[in-house]
Amino acid sequence: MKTVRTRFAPSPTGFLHVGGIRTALFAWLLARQSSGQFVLRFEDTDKKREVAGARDHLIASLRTLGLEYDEGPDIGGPFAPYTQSERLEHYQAWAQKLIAEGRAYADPYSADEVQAFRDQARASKQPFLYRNHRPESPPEWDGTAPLRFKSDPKDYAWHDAVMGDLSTGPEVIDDFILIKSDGYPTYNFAHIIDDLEMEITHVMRGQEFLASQPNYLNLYEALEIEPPVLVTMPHILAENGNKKLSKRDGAKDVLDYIRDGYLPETLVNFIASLGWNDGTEQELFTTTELIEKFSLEHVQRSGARFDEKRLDWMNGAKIRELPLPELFERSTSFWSEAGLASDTDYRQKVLGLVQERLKFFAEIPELTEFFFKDLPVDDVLITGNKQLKRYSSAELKNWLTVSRDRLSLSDFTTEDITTILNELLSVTGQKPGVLFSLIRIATTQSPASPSLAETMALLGKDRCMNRIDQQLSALNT
RNA sequence: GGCCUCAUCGUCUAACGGUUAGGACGCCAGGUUCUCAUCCUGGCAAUUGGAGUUCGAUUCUCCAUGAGGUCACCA
Repeated sequence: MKTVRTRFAPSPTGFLHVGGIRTALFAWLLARQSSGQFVLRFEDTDKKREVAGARDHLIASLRTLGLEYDEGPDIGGPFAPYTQSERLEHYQAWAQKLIAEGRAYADPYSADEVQAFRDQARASKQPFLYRNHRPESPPEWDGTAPLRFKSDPKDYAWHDAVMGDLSTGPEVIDDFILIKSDGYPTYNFAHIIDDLEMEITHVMRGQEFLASQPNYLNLYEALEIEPPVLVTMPHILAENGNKKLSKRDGAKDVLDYIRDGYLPETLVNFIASLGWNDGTEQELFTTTELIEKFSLEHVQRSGARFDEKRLDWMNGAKIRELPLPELFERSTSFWSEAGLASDTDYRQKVLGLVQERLKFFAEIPELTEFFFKDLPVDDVLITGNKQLKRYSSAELKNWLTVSRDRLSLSDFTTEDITTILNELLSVTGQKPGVLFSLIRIATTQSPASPSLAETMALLGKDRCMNRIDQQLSALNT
């Protein structure tokens, strides 16, 4: 069997969203699981649509997610160059072959004339077929007019690794453009030549190409080449509505998720699970497991919707699985200024306390603020607390004073604080919901925190006592 | 409009003719002597509709409906 060679072939027209990444991911998984090669190729034949910086951005996106390619525009390879605009002579050569065989001809019409044909078809509610207007004796092609494929309309029945057995009639076959009047090939032509020359074995792409597949089959025949394995992926749908996920509808750049502190392995797992499963009830996969278990047979034929809630859950689950030192290492760029100014060891301990409540790293500053700076006393925390609001300031002050006195004798280990807090419950005769809430608010000025004893132990005695004093004076008024 | 594809809880999905239609996310309720979270337990919730084939259809066939794609000198 031939070595599996897959490719990801984006056009440098913008960032990569989850839909694009999934095509890349599945191609990458297929190559990796069979020790094949994964190729990156830039399809830059439409210079009008090209966006500056898009190439670097695309490369950064793949690298960040760990989708390393074996051959590509920036690293070369045996079939270089991997950028279509640098391969024009290849398309020219194959075009000449088609012309010589009478399978390609110059388009004699102006753009306006073709548009008129199109409008006419549309007006009579017919699909537009250029070949209905195929010129009888087209002029010789001099490169200034578009070069069209002279198709051979017929039935097709073929197999798609995901979509199964497909078939169409001759009415979908048309004389599409091979080379535009600007000298660049169209995608329809260029990708076939490149996939052939680069020895690509599996062509994976989105469902939007399904309708043109019969035309590609017709061209393969004219070129007398064996088509690769065809793999058509369903679309990923936007969160609301049924439209395919697109940049216009607010699809996010995958790097935005990284910037928000989602782990690359979460994105990989999540995107893989959109339209693929291994047939078991497993939900969380390491990337290694994905490579091992991925199979085209288990790819869905229907579109899947992107659900950020599920993404949050998955990322939280993966964050919890990470050993603390690694988690710390990977979250370094997400701390607040005050956090970064603090002692490394202390910061890591703080992270340990919030690890289980973190969904993505961008939440770190908000969740950890009170560990690094003294927040001003906020009366609303008490007046708005359903446990505390019914008590008078005097009562609260009394309990807090008792607590302060007792805590001042503590060595402030977690164990000792726990013991003392429990003692204080009986001393004050209060439920934990009341007393602990009071002490939590006094020591953190936050509505929520990790467990009280651990939080206080980490904050340290001086800080806690000072903060309790501050709260006490605020309760005076 | 022609052609193509798709169709299970709100969402991601399992069940390759026989299950009380399973799991996960989310949501709700309870538990873990405190909040938030974690963890645990329980609950709500689906086979688009109609014919057919079959002893038996989520599963096979046909029709309808709905959704998506495509009909570019864009990919």
